[in-house]
Amino acid sequence: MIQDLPKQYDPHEAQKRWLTFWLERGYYHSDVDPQRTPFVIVIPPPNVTGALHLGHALNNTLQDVLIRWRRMQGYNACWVPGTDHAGIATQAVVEKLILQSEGKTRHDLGREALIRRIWQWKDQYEARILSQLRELGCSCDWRRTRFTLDPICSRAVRETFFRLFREGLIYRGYRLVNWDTTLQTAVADDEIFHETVPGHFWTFKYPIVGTSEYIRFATTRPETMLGDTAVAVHPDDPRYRHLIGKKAWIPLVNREIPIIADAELVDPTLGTGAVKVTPAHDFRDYECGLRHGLPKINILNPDGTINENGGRYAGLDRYEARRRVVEDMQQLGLLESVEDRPIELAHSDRSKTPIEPYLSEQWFVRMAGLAERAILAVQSGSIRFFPERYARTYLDWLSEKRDWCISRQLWWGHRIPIWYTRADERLLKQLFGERPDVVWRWDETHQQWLVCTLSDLPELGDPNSPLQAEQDPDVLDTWFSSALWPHEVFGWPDDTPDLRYYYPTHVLVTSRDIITLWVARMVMMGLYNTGRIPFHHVYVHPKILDGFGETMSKSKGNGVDPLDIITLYGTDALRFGLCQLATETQDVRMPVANVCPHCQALVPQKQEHLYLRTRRVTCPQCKQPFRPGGPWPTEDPELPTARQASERFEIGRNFANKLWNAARFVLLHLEGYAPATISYDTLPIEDRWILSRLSRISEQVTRDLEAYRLADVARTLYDFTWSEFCDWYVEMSKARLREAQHRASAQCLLVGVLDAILRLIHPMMPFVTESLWQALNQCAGTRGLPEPQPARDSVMVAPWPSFPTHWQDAEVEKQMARMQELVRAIRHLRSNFQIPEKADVHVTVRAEAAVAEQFLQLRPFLAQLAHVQEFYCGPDRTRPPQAAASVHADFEVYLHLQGLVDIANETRRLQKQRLEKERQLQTIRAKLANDQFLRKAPAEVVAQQRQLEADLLEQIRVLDENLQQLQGA
RNA sequence: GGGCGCUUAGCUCAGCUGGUGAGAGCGCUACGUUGACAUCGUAGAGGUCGGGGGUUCGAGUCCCUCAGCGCCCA
Repeated sequence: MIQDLPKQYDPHEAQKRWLTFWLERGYYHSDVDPQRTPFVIVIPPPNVTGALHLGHALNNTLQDVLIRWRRMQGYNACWVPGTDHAGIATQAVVEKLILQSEGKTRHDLGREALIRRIWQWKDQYEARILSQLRELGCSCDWRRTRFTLDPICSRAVRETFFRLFREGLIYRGYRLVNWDTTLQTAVADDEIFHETVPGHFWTFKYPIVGTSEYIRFATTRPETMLGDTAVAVHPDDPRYRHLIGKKAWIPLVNREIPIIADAELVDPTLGTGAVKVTPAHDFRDYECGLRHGLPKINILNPDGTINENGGRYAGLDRYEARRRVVEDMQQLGLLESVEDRPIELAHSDRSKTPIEPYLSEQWFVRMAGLAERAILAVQSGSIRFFPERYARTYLDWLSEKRDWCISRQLWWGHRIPIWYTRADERLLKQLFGERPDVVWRWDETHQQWLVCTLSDLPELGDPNSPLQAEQDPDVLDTWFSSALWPHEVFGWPDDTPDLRYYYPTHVLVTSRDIITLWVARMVMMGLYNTGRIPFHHVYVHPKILDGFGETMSKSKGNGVDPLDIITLYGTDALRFGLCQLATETQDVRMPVANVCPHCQALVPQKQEHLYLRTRRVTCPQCKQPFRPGGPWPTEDPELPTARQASERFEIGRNFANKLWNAARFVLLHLEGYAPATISYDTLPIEDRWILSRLSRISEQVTRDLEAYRLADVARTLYDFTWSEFCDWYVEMSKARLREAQHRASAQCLLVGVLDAILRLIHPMMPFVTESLWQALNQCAGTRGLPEPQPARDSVMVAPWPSFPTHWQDAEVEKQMARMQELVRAIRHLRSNFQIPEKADVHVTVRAEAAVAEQFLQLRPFLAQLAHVQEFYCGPDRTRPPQAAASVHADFEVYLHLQGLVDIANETRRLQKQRLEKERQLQTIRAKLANDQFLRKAPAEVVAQQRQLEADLLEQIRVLDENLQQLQGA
């Protein structure tokens, strides 16, 4: 029976229907099956901080394309989904929410209560994220869904920490960190941003001990003078050379500090040429302090007030202390000048307040050995990056081997499994002596034992125990647990069947900003824990920027919600559009538009709309006002807020619709369809052409998928479907479908090629292809090329197409190209003489016998494609009396004009053509006149040019002939 | 400061190992709606491939340099 498809593809109906269908059939699920080869991806777990944005949509679409493709290839495809607890980000979001809505801090709530609230948040957003992934069509194995704080993950984290600690790879030490005084935690480098704020630049001087001299220096943070432990000058600076080794005196804290020579820290051409050194509160000074063995004096409390090291300034807020220090120095006559100056200040991304470099005690992982193995894995080629150049980012970072700070002063996360006790070691031995799951180490600095265990032991938590142990309050860096992701999701540390079968995974798909943070750490920890790499390939895809080249972010208001795109254009359109963006370049611009809530018009977003700077925009189409999209805290009672979108997704929507209608055409012409094996040798040229193209592009697409060139895949499939299958093959089939003797084979070919197209496009556009697959199943359940087969229940599990390579026939493609050239020439002439589309025309073509023979076979198609009624073609044909001409390499075409010809117009046209041929001839002759070219260029290139010259000469001769005849007319 | 990358049509981007005329989508112009599709068709306009220099018989493609932009690391 014939399917009655609507004229337009309705993405939303398809999405609802097939999501359920696929899930019910269990196609997403994978079980261990030694008979089959697995293909495995673990998702880069999205943060539970918030909902997914367009960048996630890109990342996950690409993964799904790969997974669906490999599944169709017959691999046992397994994509493990999950989410990440994102310690600091999530805690910060929830803390902020609680502060705003209830006016309470985390200290008011307490650890237990805060964590409970964060779990609630996590539940909500995890559900949201997973449902977004489902909406995107991601064929994840949902039964394997993990969360990085799950018991299974916690156990892996605990085991890893325990092993590292036992082997001495984890230690505790001091380090300068980015301190957020508001949240009272260290924040990572990537969690800070720099902003220029108005500040001051003070010049002070310190007296030199035992002389009447002073040394002048400048600073933007005078309060740090309280922690100065040296003044540095350049060793070659004649102004100060005599002072090196002498002492300067800090009156504020009555301390003498050395004057040192440091060529790295000091640039003698800047300022006074002398620099105060505060190792505990400045990153560059810290390095300098290490070089010179300077003491590090911490002057801050965690909340940003001055501590006891600040003497009489103790207890003051750092800004108040700054004011007082300046005042006091001025009183002492040691302030020389103040100027206003804009200052680049680091801010915490979490609290938006200025961060302070702060010396604090942290836990570290020793990188040397771990990094070395991870470097080798890439250098040896066991792990490959796509594109290759990103390997360098990875290697450069790892080769620094900087120890990894893993502690975070937070409550949300994996608690550091270390207990402190001052009990006698005999007690530890007595309690745990024989146990393999407990280790302890002496902490010289604090004169205590550090006890690490594999599980929480009652002795450690019991306040009445003689151990009097106390657990470290901090939690682990989120990346510490993410680093275990590829093996922990399969049950490590147990040697599970899953782990043995699915690990190592095949490819990790991510964006470049995460290569050092995460990819490198996964490799290190994967190797450390399992002895094996976590994945073979790392596919690095671009980042999506807005139309102004800025990173999309919620706070800016230029982030597009994938669900908005899905609502507006459909999921397939979103996915196809995203695949198109996945080129090898670094960034992709995506101009954002506001969708007018009144008339749905797309109104381009402007820079002044960002950061909530514009409250009201008038739609240029319907003239009604609305509020542009952005992170507005509340609804506006008067103005509706626009959703955001980008017209770049129209192409995917249109493509889905084109495919839909091509299929609709095929389905409407299946009356009497009977599957049959094609016999290639007897097929007409148009069939051999489409099969040649199909074989070629299938191969191409497969190769590009293997090389992670997804934008190329999208383009190849788009062009083939639209410009070859629809524009030519389907059009040509119309004539054949009307003729009884050709109809059956035309049907088989149409169905067969469509079937292949659906399978090839399915990984990118799963919904529309499934809809059409099912429709095809109803009226052509047995189909395929070259041998019809019963179709599978779903395109998702249909085999990936691959066709005989002998179908690829350059000669056939060339003939077809010539035929297309003829059709275009006729259309061009028609359009030029403004002949109505449906008016029939007569055409004469002169071409050599073989070409003429081919053209004559195609006569029925000329009627279809160019409304040609009478077609005269042969080697001896001549220009008809009244005609428009077009001259080509292999043929001349004449459109009969029966008295309609405008001699002046036609002369102009032909002269223009002649001029163009003449121009081409000139460039070719210039080459052929150059004997360097004749001597050095390859023979076939020279021959090609000679042939071209001859062709052009002939074409010009024909044009001249035509022009002469026009003169005579 | 070190590294990676980008600059091609009004916009967003392709152009792999250098070989005739430079490509796509959107936008623009003209024409066209009973038989797959106006989310469409046909035809067309539009580019000194960021500037300069070099290598080569030949450069959008390779090298150097300058300018602008983005990102990563310090």
